[in-house]
Amino acid sequence: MKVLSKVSEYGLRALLYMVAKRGGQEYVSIREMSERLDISFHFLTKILQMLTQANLLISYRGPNGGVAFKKPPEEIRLSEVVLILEGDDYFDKCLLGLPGCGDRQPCPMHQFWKEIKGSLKKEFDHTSLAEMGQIAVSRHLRLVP
Amino acid sequence: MKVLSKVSEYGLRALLYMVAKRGGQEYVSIREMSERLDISFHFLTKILQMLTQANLLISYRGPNGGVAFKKPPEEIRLSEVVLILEGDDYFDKCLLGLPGCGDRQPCPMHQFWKEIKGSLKKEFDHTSLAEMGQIAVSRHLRLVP
DNA sequence: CGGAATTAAGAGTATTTTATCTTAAATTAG
DNA sequence: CTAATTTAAGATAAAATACTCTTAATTCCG
Ligand code: SF4
Ligand code: SF4
Repeated sequence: MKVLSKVSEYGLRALLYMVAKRGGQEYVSIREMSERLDISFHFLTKILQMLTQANLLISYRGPNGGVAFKKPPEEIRLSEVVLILEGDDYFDKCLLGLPGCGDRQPCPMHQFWKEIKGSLKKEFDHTSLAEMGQIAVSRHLRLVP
Repeated sequence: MKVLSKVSEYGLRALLYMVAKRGGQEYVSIREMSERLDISFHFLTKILQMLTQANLLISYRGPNGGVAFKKPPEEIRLSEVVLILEGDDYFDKCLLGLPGCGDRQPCPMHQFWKEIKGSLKKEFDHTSLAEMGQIAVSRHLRLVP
């Protein structure tokens, strides 16, 4: 049950790294993150570019450049990140992959599926990057030595 | 938010077709299903072979052959099908795709994620193919003319 | 028996996702 | 200004997933 693509996984891990590193208000080098998190530099660059173009981050080139949060990570919701990286229809998919999921004459899964999607969305809407960034990082991303 | 691969989607749609067609106790031709459901014949064949090898279906070759349920669809749980087609670790994945999801020192998503996975599993364990097969088919799979 | 219908199995192809390489543009430090 | 550093962007490559083709095996029916 995988709900996020590599793009989102890597993007989130990088964002969490930034949170863990002095709140991400300073520019953090993409190179550094790619090395510490063991993610392909160019791939990560592209992912963070998406977030930059979506106005979630700002970037700066040249020595000591990198990316930084445009607003504090306390105010960035997980859902915001996921919608950017996975597409706007992320929370609006049919369980069986059929087009045109309607509420009229739904199959028995429909209501339940809608609820599952709803609670995921609710939780994603609820959770800020700041919140996420506490333990995850030190625990799983081999950060903070 | 896509939780099932095409393999599962197609597999389930075929199983639901079988349920809708006289309970799936008779052999149903794979060719017929592939045409009615607009799924590649050979691809569907392979998917149903997986289910046959997993002892969920039995198959019969030759004229009037096809596949049939080995036990009544009332007794087949959605989770059973999904575990066969997606792999046994289906309900045991980390949200961020990190290996070794443990309960000790989890990130703030862990508990929530565990609950989401839990309710999906519970619902999948709960739902039989027979239950699913009512409206879905006529409504979405352009069956029942 | 012999031919037609049908699933089984494996090889081969195409598409999508994931990852890398190359070059360009911006910025800074000296 | 120049050289080093760093992100931006696009082309290319590798891997995974999705799909197709070919051949074989089984069964039915005349
Ligand atoms: S009713 Fe069921 S099959 Fe139809 S679109 Fe909704 S979830 Fe999918
Ligand atoms: S604690 Fe969070 S990041 Fe770590 S394995 Fe569990 S869900 Fe994944």
